[in-house]
Amino acid sequence: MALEHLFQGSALNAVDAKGRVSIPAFLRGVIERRGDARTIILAKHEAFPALSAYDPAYAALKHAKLERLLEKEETGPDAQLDYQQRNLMAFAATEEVPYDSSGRILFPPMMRRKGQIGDVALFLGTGETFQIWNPQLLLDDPRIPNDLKDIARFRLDERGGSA
Amino acid sequence: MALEHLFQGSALNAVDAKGRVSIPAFLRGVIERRGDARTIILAKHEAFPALSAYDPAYAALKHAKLERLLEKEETGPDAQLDYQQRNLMAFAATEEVPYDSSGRILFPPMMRRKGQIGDVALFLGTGETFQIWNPQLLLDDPRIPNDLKDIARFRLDERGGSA
DNA sequence: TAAAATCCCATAAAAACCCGTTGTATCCCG
DNA sequence: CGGGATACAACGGGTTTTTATGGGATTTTA
Repeated sequence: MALEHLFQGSALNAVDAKGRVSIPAFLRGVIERRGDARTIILAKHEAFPALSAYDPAYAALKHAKLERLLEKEETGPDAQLDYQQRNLMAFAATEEVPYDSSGRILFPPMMRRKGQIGDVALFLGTGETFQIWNPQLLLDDPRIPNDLKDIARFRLDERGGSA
Repeated sequence: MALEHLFQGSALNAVDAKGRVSIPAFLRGVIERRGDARTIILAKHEAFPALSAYDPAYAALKHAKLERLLEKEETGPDAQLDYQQRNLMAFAATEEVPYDSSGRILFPPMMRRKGQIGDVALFLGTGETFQIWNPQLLLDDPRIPNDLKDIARFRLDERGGSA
């Protein structure tokens, strides 16, 4: 299940008054090389106070994996319930949003709240998927390596100028 | 048997005095990409106090799957009976309803009662199919993951405002 | 002919679309 | 190598279109 193209790099983009954000061009490049969609799927990250994001091709792959798991396992009531729960989380608890010709999405209010995203969004490539953070929450999280926090600080300086 | 387009996302829509409901646009998009129908098929969900819904293209696929299962398995009396039962559930216990040009269906009274749907309907994408819930029943069900209940609460807040 | 379903229209909010501006990196060419 | 020209990315703002929904009016059907 190797994906050929991987998400990598970081960027800090503004969320404007209408709730729009530019998806960094280097991430869009990966999405469009993986498939022909111009769409991203957003979910709450399972471990961090941030969002997890990926493309439809990755979602389909994830789904196929779930299906195979179901067929293989004995269909006891436990396995059935587990399948139902995973399926709900994978699809009902996510939102698919298209980006326009200029590469922007309209940030869905629910996801924006779940990710506690304010007026700036920090994009971090993580290989198969990427993450979207409120940069301050990343700086405050003790589980995040310092080198990564340095990168976040650099992106903030770059933008903030002297503020 | 991979379906290309998957149902995902959530929405809470009103059921009006006439029993009409808008099928969320993002679900309609999937239905129309899967086939050229403007129709959904409703059934009682096998495990949850909710409705299961899908498009005609998926129904055909499900039927083909059942047939294959019958051919493959030894045709003992158990397998035969199982097939007959599944077949009845898949076709007799369902209702097909078209949606109009504005994307609304007239909720069939029987299904509305089976799903215990009141004046709001919570739509949940689950990949190959989607579900329709009375949001309160979802909140009350111990088998539903908390993160998903959060989403249901968000949808209720979004609509309810302060009420 | 009463009840029910379908059609038609209206509207407010939200989403999508189109335009232009700006800053930055890249290219080109003398 | 320098200086402008070029291309593209990240925005901001206005306009158009789509959605969800309400309420008649008209047609079907039992």
